[in-house]
Amino acid sequence: MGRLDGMTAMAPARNEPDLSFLLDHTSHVLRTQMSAALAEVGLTVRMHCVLVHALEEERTQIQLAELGDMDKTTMVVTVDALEKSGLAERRPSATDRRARIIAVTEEGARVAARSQEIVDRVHREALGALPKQEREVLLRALNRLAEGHLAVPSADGTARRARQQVK
Amino acid sequence: MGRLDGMTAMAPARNEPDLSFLLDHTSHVLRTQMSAALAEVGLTVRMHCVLVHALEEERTQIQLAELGDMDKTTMVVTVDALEKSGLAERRPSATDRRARIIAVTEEGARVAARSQEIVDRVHREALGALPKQEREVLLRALNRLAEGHLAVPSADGTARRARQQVK
DNA sequence: TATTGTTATACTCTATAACTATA
DNA sequence: TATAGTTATAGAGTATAACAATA
Repeated sequence: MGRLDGMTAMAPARNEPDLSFLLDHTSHVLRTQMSAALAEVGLTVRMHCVLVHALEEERTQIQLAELGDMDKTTMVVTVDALEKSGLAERRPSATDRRARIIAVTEEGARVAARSQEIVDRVHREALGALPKQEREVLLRALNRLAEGHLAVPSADGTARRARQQVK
Repeated sequence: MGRLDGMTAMAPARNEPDLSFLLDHTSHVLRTQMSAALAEVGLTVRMHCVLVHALEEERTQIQLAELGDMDKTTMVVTVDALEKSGLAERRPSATDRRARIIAVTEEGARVAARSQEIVDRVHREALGALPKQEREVLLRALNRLAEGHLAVPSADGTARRARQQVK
């Protein structure tokens, strides 16, 4: 699952708070824990995300892709995996014959209930390592950042070069 | 610079604190801001990381790779870039003729001073969006997590399959 | 025999392009 | 003309393997 790559110690040996390292490290490690925990029920993070959103209401692949911040081509692969596992099915939309509704199977609903418990448990275990008051302030502060100064990604430095024509 | 991919709303619509989303989102956005800011002085995050560590004392590529949590092959590419920009040079180690010391040039030291200011500024701007007390608790809590429950990555679910023989 | 640094390359991931079928 | 979903594939990133020089 890769490395942190350079974010380790952006502010080394100077006793400056290294927010980059802290956020990258904790999110990276939490993600490995989440992936490992969800693997126990045969899900990836993406599959869990799609299952849960598809259970809420009738949604098309594009709608699910937007909710999970995935590309529509990534969604194809994810739905393929869910279908192969028998957890969801593609059904034609009643109102738009181009679109497919992702219908969660009974088995899919059972797995989703378990996977949601797993997600909550992993989060609880992480937060449980903190004093209650510290935990609440942490969540409030992260929410404030996520909604404010760290709401939207900066213009993409890694912008792709103009793509070569395929044919 | 990619997406968050499924981490968006691990705990949707349930008013559960979604630590995965918060950490992934904030670290992702901060990273885009950092990359964009460092691009102003022609550096990547990795180049900055290597420069700063190489300035502290005489270090070989392998030592710098470990400090920055990079693969040694990634370090080759990073040092190539630093050399091409005239910011660092490979020098033979006096004690081990296999190893190369990464020596920062004068220009490299100037750039590193500026890039460190940029890193600190980006961090200050992010943290500045928070009330002072909240900021301090956030850093304390993240440190506690990074040193405790979220210290080391979980066994890698994405383990590579056995590699095919090359020749 | 082990390690440093290098090159070459295989693997994974993601996104772009192009296509089909609808709208 | 535009959009939903699909397929194919380009491109970037990263890690593995093999190698030369040296320990």
